[in-house]
Amino acid sequence: MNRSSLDFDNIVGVKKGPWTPEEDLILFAYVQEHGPGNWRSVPANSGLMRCSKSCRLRWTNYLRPGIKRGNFTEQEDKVIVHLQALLGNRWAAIASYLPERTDNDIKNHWNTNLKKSKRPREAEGGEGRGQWERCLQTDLHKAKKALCEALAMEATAVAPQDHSSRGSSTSDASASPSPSPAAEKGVCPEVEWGSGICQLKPTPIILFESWLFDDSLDGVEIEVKEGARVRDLFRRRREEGGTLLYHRHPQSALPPASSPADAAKRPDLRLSFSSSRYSYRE
DNA sequence: AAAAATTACAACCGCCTTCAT
DNA sequence: GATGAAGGCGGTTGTAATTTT
Repeated sequence: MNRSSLDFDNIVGVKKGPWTPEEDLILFAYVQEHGPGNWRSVPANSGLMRCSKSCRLRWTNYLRPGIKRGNFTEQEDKVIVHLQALLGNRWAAIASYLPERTDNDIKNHWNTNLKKSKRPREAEGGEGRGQWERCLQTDLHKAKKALCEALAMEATAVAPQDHSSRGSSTSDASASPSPSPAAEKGVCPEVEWGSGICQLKPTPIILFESWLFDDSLDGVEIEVKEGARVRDLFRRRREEGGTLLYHRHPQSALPPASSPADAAKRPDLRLSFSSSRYSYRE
């Protein structure tokens, strides 16, 4: 057992309860200088009378840059409800889909708002959920793919568009072998493919999430139009320590527009990937 | 206006996993 | 392989703020 940490937590003089602004300043300054991690050394070196766990929690749930506070959007709610049905109470995994929200926030939001609105079938923990959990335990990649498809289907249901039927389900996804890259391209119908470059239309973020799972995108370039949220997502993913890497190409790298109409359609951003994988807690 | 109920959020606790030795 | 340290995670609790009665 972690005897020493327990002892430290019980040392007289280790402060508990709400953090003061002064403590926040000390912790923030310390992490800015030394970076997050090695929390054991934080109380000793910063002068904070807090245990290491408390410091880490305060940083990850409150002080860390990029945390979005306030009301959850309807779309965030949908993502959470869907992922909770798929993954169960794996809040850290769910939080990886909402980089601006902490797992603690999501957990609190679920327990206070979303849990009660859960459909009875889901609340009972249906067979699908059990399949998912088995899937996650046995083959994470299959689970990712099935989850990706589920998210794409959810987004399609939210904003129906004229796409061909995908005809797959979460239940059979785990049983099917990995599809070819061409088949994978169908995962996100909002991406248009052609000669090594795909174009991303203005897309609900949930669809883009499904696209992120497409490992076949290594080395592929995408072009983003009106994708401020998409850009933010990528930036955040990178800042959060993920391994999703992209390179932004200058607009000058694009061939000249052939017409004003063509110019109007030019992407705001061109991205290429050295790896489409990002860290996913396993 | 006051009390009760509800909500939102921060923080703690204990268990589990990972990693170094 | 066993052990301990450290970090991470989910469950739970405490409390302030807000809403309802």
